[in-house]
Amino acid sequence: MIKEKIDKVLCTQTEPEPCCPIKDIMARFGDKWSIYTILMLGKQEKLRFNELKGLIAGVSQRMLTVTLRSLEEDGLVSRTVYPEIPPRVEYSLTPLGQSLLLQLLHLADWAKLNVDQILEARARYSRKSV
Amino acid sequence: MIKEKIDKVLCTQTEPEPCCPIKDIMARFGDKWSIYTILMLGKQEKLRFNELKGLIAGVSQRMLTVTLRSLEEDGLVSRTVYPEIPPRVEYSLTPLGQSLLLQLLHLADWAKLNVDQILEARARYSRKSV
DNA sequence: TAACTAGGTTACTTTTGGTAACTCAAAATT
DNA sequence: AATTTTGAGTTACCAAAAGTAACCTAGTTA
Repeated sequence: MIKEKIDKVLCTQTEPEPCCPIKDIMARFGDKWSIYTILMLGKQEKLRFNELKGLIAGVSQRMLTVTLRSLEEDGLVSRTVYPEIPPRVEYSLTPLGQSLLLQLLHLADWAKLNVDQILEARARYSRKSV
Repeated sequence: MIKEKIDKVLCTQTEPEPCCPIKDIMARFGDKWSIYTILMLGKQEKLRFNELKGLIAGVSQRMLTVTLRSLEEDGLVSRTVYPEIPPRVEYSLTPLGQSLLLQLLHLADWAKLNVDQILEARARYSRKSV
């Protein structure tokens, strides 16, 4: 049953603290660029900073840096600096990051499958509130 | 192959605009409370506002309202108001929301399975940068 | 000598999220 | 009769996160 599955996977406020680290991990997805960055890193074994920036439409240099550092911190992305001038830095998914990528692809599949329904719902909603 | 799958599911900056709505849908997950709210709504067919607030540790009244409205807008959550005093409002997942829940559970499973690895990676990272 | 390069960082502004107080109208309490 | 309580919010105000633009580095090229 789904309800039990949810209970197994997460924990609720009923427990005091230090509650569940899952919530903490799930917060990884609660930012603007992490998911998309991981999906793009799935496209090639290695990507340089500016290649990645080109693939992720709309991301700023600063936010890409911030996002990549925090993914690196969580062990999802590895960062290799070549001490050259101008610098060369290559990013790639770790095995852990690759395993996450598979899950995120399911999510992206779902989005593609249901995009029309969602856009319709949005249109209905905006008509209703006029 | 995974690389082709990513290309099929998303589109990149190379195309000018109106690019892909998937990116727009995926942005649904790029906020702080949506994923967690949907997971909690999976625990019961119907949940009242304050029940939900009790299940989602740390969410403020305002952010829960904002989050629920935007999920309603996307057709993932339905909202039923009973015209009583004091008011009673019940929230539940739509079929679309339920289908999304299944994907999010995979994500939560992944988080649970890998939480130790991630915490270790974080510890390594913080030692490195000392 | 100046401009270019890749991968950033810094300072500043805007947007998003958090906190606390307030609202509404009827029923329950004093 | 006046006050408090109730659930589901809203409003005003403040803090944190994200966006923008300018700057940095040091070797190579024009």
